[in-house]
Amino acid sequence: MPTKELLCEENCIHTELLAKSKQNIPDDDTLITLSDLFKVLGDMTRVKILSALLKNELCVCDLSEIIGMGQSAVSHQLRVLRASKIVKFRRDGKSIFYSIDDDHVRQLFEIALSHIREES
Amino acid sequence: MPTKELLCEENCIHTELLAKSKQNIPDDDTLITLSDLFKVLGDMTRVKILSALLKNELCVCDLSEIIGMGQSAVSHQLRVLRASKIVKFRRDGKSIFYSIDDDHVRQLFEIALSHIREES
DNA sequence: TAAACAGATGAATAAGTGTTCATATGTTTA
DNA sequence: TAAACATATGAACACTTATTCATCTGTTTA
Repeated sequence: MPTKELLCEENCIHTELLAKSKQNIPDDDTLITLSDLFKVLGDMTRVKILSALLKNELCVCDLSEIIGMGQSAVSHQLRVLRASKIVKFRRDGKSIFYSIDDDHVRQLFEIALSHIREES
Repeated sequence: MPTKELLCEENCIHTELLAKSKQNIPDDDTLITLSDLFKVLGDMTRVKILSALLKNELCVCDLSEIIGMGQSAVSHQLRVLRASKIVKFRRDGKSIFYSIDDDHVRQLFEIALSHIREES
């Protein structure tokens, strides 16, 4: 049985490496915004919606059909994507057309796909 | 009160747009792997760990210190990062050093940061 | 070899998230 | 203006996920 705390002691810390790394860490606000953005992309339904929208704009009803999910579910997810400024929308008659509001999304998808494909 | 189902009728579907978009959607396996990758990046603790590791390798104890969390929590998160092939590790004496196993991570971070900064 | 230590891991709990159902909003058209 | 329609939204529920605690594994060193 251990006689001391199980927490890391100071003797295991590599001070120089640690100092360098510490400089590289963004402030908490940035970290939160960054992880929130990835969180939004980290859902299959939303990835599917975005994949569809990368080609051209679509209305909620189209999206509902294309991803095989109820209108409400799609609408809820579009709300999340809207909040992250990833998609924008315009009204045309009764329909509301959604489209990608940011070319970064395309780039993120491409790089992520590269990562996936490199693994055996 | 409506006399019919509330589900989208076929008349609201934009057939041509839909057909084009459908081609652009990857198969389900790819969609799952893609969203899983983003899901791994969609957590502040893991983003913090990766930010630190982008500079140089660090042991679990260093990471625990740098992100201000217990050793167990860090270890659990490293497990997730390992599973996604995002980090690798090597043993050196009693310490285990973790480092980034994929330059795509750096690119993903940079693009995501661009997206964030463009918004007012 | 026994103690000390770095790290991993299972179980438990608390917090977060996605889908569905029911209903509300706002536009169009008869 | 009333019905029909496209979309939005609140509440509820099931499911997932992150952290903590306790314990275990494996390496080093005295």
